[in-house]
Amino acid sequence: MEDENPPVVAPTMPEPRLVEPTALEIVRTRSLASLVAQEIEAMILAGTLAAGERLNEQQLAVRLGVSRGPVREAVRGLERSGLVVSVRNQGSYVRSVSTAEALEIYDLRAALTGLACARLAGTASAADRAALEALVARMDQARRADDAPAYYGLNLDFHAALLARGGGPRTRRLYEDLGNELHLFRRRALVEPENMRESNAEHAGIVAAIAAGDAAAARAAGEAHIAGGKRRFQSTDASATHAGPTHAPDSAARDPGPPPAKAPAAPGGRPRRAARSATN
Amino acid sequence: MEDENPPVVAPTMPEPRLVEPTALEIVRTRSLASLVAQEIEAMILAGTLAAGERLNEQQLAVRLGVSRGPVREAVRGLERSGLVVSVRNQGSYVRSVSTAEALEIYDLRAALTGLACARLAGTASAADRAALEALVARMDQARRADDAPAYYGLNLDFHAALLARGGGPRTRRLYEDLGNELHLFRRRALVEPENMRESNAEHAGIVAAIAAGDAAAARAAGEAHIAGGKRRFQSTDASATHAGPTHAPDSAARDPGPPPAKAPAAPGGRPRRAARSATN
DNA sequence: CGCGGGCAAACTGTTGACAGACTGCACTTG
DNA sequence: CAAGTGCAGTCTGTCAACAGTTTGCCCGCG
Repeated sequence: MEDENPPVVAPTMPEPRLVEPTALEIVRTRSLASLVAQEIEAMILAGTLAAGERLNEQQLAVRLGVSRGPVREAVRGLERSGLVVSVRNQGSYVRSVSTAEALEIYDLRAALTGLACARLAGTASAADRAALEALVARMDQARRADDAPAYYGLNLDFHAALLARGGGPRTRRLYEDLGNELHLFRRRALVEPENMRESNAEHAGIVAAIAAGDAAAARAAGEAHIAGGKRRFQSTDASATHAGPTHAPDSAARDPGPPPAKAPAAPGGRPRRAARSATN
Repeated sequence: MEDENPPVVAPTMPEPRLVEPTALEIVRTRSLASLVAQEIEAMILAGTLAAGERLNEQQLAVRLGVSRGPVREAVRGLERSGLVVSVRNQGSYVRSVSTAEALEIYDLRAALTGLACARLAGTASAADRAALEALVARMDQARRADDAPAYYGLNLDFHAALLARGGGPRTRRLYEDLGNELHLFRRRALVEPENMRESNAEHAGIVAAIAAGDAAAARAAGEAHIAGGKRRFQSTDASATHAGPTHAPDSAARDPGPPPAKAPAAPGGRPRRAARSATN
């Protein structure tokens, strides 16, 4: 989704973006299917396509102004990526992540973050440290101003910077994918005022350990930070077992049925062939 | 790929596979595109499609007896999965993993294995311990018999069992994907006689730590084991920087060109439209 | 009144075909 | 003789159409 955001770690340099992605250049470079995939992914992450909702190829095609071919390819890619699940002759559904899986993803992210922090503790340059410290400072500023959205964005930047500088490209992509899956679970921003202070204190601890060159401490701090997020998430998540279709090729026993169960997919009881007229 | 294998941890029970996947049943359940994807993935992993090789949609289509549509969908999925890279109007190439990336994947696998071991140390049942110990015993047996292939397979089973029992389904799938990517690097089996003893000793250490319920020790042992594999891999890998196309949407600067560089793709100087007549 | 069978609609799966783009080669030209 | 240019071939990207299957509804029957 977030392909063209500033270098992810731009706390100091605005990076004027010399190579502006011309529309024509985009068309020449990216395939239509990849564009469609990007668009659908954005829709899913934005909530336009709710979790568990059915993806109608034809509707998506006309909505995006393309044929069904690219849409199918895009959906297939998203399926492999874990954002949607498909069943033959029935359709594709936006994957609904269960609570158990969300917690598992937290563990995965913790491990990845710890890995990046440990590596960063050994290889961090002065610029790296400065960038991270600047982000922490800006987050602290946002916290004082009680600007939750700003803090949220900076938090994302901080973690992205951690992974970008401490991990390789593969690690970074993996982290982003996991983050997307987690976003899928619930839209609600889980950043609350009283959490910001605790969260940023942990951030500072991570940076301090990295600056000290203590790989073990940095790793522990990074993991503890994500674990804290997991704990906060758990505490705010009253709804218990929310078992939806996890991932098609994985579920050993497919008791509840591949689609969002036999029960009606949409909470509103909307019939299958919903006659959505306009854009939404 | 390996959808219908026995429970991954079948060291004792041959598992007669009661639910035999009837061909008709397969056709009814899995989409043609997923079958094609499975087949192409198998080809890539088996080496039939060499790393860096170009994927001709038409040839693949006729070779698999389907049209180009499913092939395209499959390739798109594999692209998202990281096994192939595609450039518009030029084609898809089997991804060639650079040495740096292979090492990074080792780190990732180490983190994942450590995570699974740590969790397993706290939650392992008697059956889990027995299964793991049985696998270690069988590996020791294979080592004594100097049966490298058997050891190799059992080693895979051991690690799969570790992940299956210690991690959730997401973790398991991730580990498998990373393993596939690693397989992509080079075909050569990196299991050598003198390594088997060391390797299995580490296995035994992991199981012992798990049995003792020491999460930290189990995690350290698991990570050290993968790190040892990484080290062994590094020592046997004389070829230095082997920079191929890493991952299309990731590479920040695309200097060397998206395809396997401007230089001839095939080392043998094979012309682009290779006229491979038969099955290969 | 509940239930099973049958029917129709919609959607997905797949295929074939057409247009555009890139590659490589041969030819012309300075 | 080298470099640039034009051309043909092949392949990918995209689209439109056909067939098979599932789903939901309606009607007849017990």
